[in-house]
Amino acid sequence: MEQTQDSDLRIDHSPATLRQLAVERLRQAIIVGRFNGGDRLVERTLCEQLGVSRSVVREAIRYLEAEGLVETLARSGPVVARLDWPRARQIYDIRRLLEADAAAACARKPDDATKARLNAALRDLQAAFDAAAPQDLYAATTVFYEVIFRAAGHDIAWEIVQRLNSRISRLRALTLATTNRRVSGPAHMARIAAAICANDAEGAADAVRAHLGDAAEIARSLLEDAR
Amino acid sequence: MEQTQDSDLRIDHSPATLRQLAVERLRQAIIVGRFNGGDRLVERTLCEQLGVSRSVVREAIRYLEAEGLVETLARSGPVVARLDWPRARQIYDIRRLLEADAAAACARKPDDATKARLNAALRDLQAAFDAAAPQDLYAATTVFYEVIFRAAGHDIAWEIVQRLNSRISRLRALTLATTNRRVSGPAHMARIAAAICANDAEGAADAVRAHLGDAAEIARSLLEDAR
DNA sequence: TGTCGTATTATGGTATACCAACATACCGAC
DNA sequence: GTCGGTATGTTGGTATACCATAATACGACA
Repeated sequence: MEQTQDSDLRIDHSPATLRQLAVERLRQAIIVGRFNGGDRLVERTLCEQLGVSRSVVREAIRYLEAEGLVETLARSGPVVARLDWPRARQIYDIRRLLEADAAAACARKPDDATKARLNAALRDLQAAFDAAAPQDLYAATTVFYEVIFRAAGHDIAWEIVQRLNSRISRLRALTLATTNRRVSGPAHMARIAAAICANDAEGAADAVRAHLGDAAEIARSLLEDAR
Repeated sequence: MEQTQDSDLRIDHSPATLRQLAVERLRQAIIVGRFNGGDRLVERTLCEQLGVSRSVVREAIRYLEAEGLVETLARSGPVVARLDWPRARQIYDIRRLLEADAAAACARKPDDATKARLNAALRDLQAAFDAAAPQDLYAATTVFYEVIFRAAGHDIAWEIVQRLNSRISRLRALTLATTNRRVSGPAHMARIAAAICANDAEGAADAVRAHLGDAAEIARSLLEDAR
């Protein structure tokens, strides 16, 4: 989609290095839940699973380690980072700050293209919700927020939020599923979008906070039950 | 100091791997300004400078890349990340959110040990200021904030702030130096500490915001002048 | 004289070889 | 039977060798 917007004559040249692919694959594997918290990431096993050499695997692991998705135990190697409620709670708190701020900033500068993109994202969200397609719902939610952060010019905050999100990905998937049942999932998002389109910064921030407060509450109950 | 608090019979075993040392050295080199933004980080050169093999250097670079301190250009290798004002501004914005929130949280739960540590950090800060020792001032400021974040239980936010700080380290050093001349450097910190000790969450947050607003303003003028 | 092509070199990407340390299991002695 | 020691295998840490590519410089031809 939107092939024409920015892609001049540029030859793609796809410099996708093996390492980048490996990072992506591993990150996805962790996010999707193929590896669970605490699982050991044995290098040589990953080598044959990914079909690359140890150098590639190791550098990928270093990257994910800095991201917080993997932690390396002394003399025992990398494991998938565990997530307990105290840490998850901190992540939700930070998200609340950053996302509310981004939404407010976005609401302050009206921009028709942004509004259009926001509503498009909302439609996709609703469609995924109606189709009961969790994977799509997850993706659509991400797009929705990305529109907000980009429009606000908060690139760095968006990077941080994405990184945090991948750390709570499983929780997030569960939360999205649960939210569907309790309150209409996209209803929250619609409220956020409406406030932004109305240039209501405070309203947008409040809507985000409400949404995340709910999500955090669900996450808490999930995590504490699990324990 | 405080040998007895937690160090049972545990053998230290210093698992400091070469990689961790390399990361630390490189990060410091970048922070201190030994490498400037845009400088190429030629792997083989770093190898002989650090006295380690390429594997170590490369993994260290991957880590710093994920931290945002280094970026790897396609087919040209890693360079030290450049910092322009739009990005620096975002970093100051995020710091304002996180630090104000941490200070408020810290102020909400009174804790004598924290207050003592805060005042100790303040003394060090004042001492470094009086001695006109920029390096010490920088370190003392870091300690001051660390006390706040730890007391608030905001470990993850602290990690993020540290990472952001290393990306604007040169700015920060300049800013601290400049702040000294304009308004008394530690005066801001003292106001923050006072509000926390008085359990005044809003006051603490306001004080932090004021401080960072000032710092950002100085940083902006520095960056735009430089251009 | 300018432009195109080729050769050389430097650099990053990838793979692999080697080593040290930890864990485990087995065996012997008390 | 239990405790201790030794041997072996697995794993991560480190170093190095090899390859592909991109930049640069030099030379030839128009």
